[in-house]
Amino acid sequence: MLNYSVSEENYIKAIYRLQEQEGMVTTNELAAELKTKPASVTDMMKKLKTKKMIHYQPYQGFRLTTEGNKVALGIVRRHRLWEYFLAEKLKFTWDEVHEVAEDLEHVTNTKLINKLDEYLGFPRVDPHGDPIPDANGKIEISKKICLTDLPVNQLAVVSSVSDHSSKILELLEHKKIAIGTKLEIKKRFEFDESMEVKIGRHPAFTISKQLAENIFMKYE
Amino acid sequence: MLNYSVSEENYIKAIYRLQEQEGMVTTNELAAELKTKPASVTDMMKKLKTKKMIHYQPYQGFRLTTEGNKVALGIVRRHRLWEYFLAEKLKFTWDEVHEVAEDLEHVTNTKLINKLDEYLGFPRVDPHGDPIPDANGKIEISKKICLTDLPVNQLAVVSSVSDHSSKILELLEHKKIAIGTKLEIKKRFEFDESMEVKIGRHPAFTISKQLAENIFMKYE
DNA sequence: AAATAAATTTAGACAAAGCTAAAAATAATT
DNA sequence: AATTATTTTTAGCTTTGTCTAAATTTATTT
Ligand SMILES: [Mn+2]
Ligand SMILES: [Mn+2]
Ligand SMILES: [Mn+2]
Ligand SMILES: [Mn+2]
Repeated sequence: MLNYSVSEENYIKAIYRLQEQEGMVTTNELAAELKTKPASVTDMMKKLKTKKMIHYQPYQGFRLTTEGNKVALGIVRRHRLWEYFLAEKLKFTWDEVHEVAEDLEHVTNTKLINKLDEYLGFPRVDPHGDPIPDANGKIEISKKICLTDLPVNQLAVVSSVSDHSSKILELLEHKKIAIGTKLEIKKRFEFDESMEVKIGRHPAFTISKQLAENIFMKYE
Repeated sequence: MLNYSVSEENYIKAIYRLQEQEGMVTTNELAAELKTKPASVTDMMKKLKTKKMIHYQPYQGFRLTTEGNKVALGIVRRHRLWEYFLAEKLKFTWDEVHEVAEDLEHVTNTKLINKLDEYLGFPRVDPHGDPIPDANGKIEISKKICLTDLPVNQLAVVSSVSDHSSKILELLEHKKIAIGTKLEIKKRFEFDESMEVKIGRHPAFTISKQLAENIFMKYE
């Protein structure tokens, strides 16, 4: 596997993330994601195409090649392992890990990452519940369902949270919801799409639509 | 404190290291240390001068300013803390830590480094015995004496080893010498400047001049 | 089907960091 | 003191990654 610059890696990872939602990624989308300008994106897309990281025809958008996907998974692996390290070992809070991991992910020493993985006990998910690819680039894609779509009285486990800010963390901590928490919806209200949620035998409490949209569940 | 590029940091750290021996650093010396060309060094010296990192008059060599020294100590702190982490937690061998730390040292998040320091238990020296500056940039300069200069029958402790290669490590492990080992010289031979060394009550053994030159001692 | 709007690419500049080759300054020899 | 050698700097080019403004292509309206 060749070597990629920090900039190339950031582009590749961003394409990977945008691709998870829609199939094809557009110039403007990627520019927004990376807080850069569309012209810069076009330049980089030409380079990534010659390096066979992406499929790209002018004006047609782009997506990662098989090789590009492998590279992206490597970056995601490093990013999430470091996030786990920061949260678990250094006691960083949820909202602080991402920024630091954004830099650490670019240290591309395979032995370092594999030993770190081992040291951490081969964690399966990062502090936000996102899966960590293994040394071979294999990633667990578990079918997760948004809390807004969970049927009433259906017990499920919180598997990930898509917003990574301190603001959502504050709210989640207050409501005692974390990755791994088992809960069920007791009632939905049409007026504001809020819901009554129950954790174990504790009294039910309310969750807003905005909060529920960011919580993803898994059946046990 | 401002922000410096990876390249600027590597130059600053290299000047710091060369400065430890002689007072003034020259263009050619620095170029050799960084495996770059003298012309590139001159370019960077101009930049570091405008940033007030170094004192520099054309043709006169350069040395770090007080501010430059502070920045250098920050880089050295990060480098050595990561070396300690790699050796202690990830079980990297002696000769592997430097290369990886060379990259990790450029992640300049203060909270990361201070939390890492705490997590590691505020280690005082890195795996080669070199002192780790604290969060305020204070570094323990202990008077160390080369094993070639240690008086006969004078008990002392191995405090650092200047060569960081796997070859010297192999030899040191074979002779059961490590940072912290207490030993004394029983006899010196003028012919090849080799010496008989004794650790505790174990039988004495021989150390070559070349090996002794790389071992530095401290009195307890 | 034109006309207009939006998205994308191209053209041309710029800063950072490196290089080679030539010029200038300093150091070492005769 | 003059010559030669060494060191250092300057000049000019290259690559990477970014930007703005203009041109082009594609999409959307009228
Ligand atoms: Mn990044
Ligand atoms: Mn994450
Ligand atoms: Mn470095
Ligand atoms: Mn070291």
